[in-house]
Amino acid sequence: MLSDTIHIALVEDDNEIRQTLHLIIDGSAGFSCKYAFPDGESALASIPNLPVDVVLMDIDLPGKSGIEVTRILKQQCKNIDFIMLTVQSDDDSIFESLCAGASGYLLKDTNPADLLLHIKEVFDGGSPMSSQIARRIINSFRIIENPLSERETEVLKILSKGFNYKDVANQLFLSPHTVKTHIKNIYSKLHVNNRAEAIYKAIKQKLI
Amino acid sequence: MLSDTIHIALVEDDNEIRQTLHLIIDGSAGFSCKYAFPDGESALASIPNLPVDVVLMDIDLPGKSGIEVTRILKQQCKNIDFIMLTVQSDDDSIFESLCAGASGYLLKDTNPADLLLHIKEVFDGGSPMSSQIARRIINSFRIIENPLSERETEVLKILSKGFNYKDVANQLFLSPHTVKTHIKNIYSKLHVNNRAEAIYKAIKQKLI
DNA sequence: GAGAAATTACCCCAAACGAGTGATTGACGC
DNA sequence: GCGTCAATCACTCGTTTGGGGTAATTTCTC
Repeated sequence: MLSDTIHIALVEDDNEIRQTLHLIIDGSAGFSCKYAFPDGESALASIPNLPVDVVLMDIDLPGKSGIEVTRILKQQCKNIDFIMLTVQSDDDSIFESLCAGASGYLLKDTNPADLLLHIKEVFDGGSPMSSQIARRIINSFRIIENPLSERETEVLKILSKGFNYKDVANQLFLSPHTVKTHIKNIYSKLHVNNRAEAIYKAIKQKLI
Repeated sequence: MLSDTIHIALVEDDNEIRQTLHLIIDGSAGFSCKYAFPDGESALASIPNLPVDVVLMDIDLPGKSGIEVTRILKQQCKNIDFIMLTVQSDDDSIFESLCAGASGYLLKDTNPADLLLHIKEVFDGGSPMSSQIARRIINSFRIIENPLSERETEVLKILSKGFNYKDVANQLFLSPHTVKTHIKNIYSKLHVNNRAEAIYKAIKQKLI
């Protein structure tokens, strides 16, 4: 932000943990921790106006969960990195957190040296994570079953770009009648009966 | 597959590298490497019928790229893990590979011990990766800007489920004319001129 | 080599859609 | 208090779409 010091804010409801983290971080060279919040509401109110680089956010907050708070804050503060704090490596909530905009996570029993290292790594644009979590994430990219033929997929892709079936026919060197047949088959295979839903389903299932 | 040995196949056009990898892997306890292909086409033809757990795939193959080959094979062979081989850590192609279905990647100058460790880790369901790549991936989850108003988003969501505007009007207790106006505004904000493209864009930009 | 699936092609018709134009109301900001 | 913008409602017109059929050819699969 200003110097080469990383400015950190804490959001953690447990007093002891919050104070411990505060002491560790603020007492380390290159790190500064001037802000700490016991709940999501106060964090939401203040953090957008603070000169902060990284926020350490407890996942299990009273009231709004840390995930929700992260989702809201990240939208306003795109330059802040969020690191989730969690007692155990719970794949589901970590995965959700990352989707909500977090850049990393830390187990609460991480030793101070690793903690600082981890924060630095996130600040430098990384997202250290266990290979199990990484797999979860890349799995969410995957394709399910594709009931559509190659030709049908091709047609649907062009349709999704906003072309009508005459355009599709021209692009694929087909008769518009053929394109219509393909579209009808696509609808029947996807169990939909119009273009909008077909495209919606196809994208959600990563068919196109 | 059968025992606790990990069965590996190689796809790599460089003879020297292919043979070196073959020797290293097949000569190590717990690893078996009985199949090696110099190009994507032969790999595509054979791998679906082979008892293989992990495929090491060169990214830069002659003809079909390793990414394309991976995309095709992964769809047929969901149980096989793919690890991409690359000379340097090129974020873009690694990212694409992971989207195509790869579970990890390896730099070609990785030392033998790390190589085997990495393969084992992928086989055990992990996806070790640098924190830079991990960040790239989770960034692709993010939301961009939302130019749509709440009402418009609401309308678009319903449209994407396949409803026509009369249905939308009923569901939102509006006149169909109003819905039409909203839709027109949505098109103009998204710079599209039909439903298909609107939904496509909205999903790609995570607006709905 | 039989059967299934994919691809191609055509017809009719009613319903839905997109484009154009216009108007009124109520919030919000300066 | 004036402009802007979101939200609401209204009408017309020509085009596109989706549903109903039918059917030939090629390609894949068993």
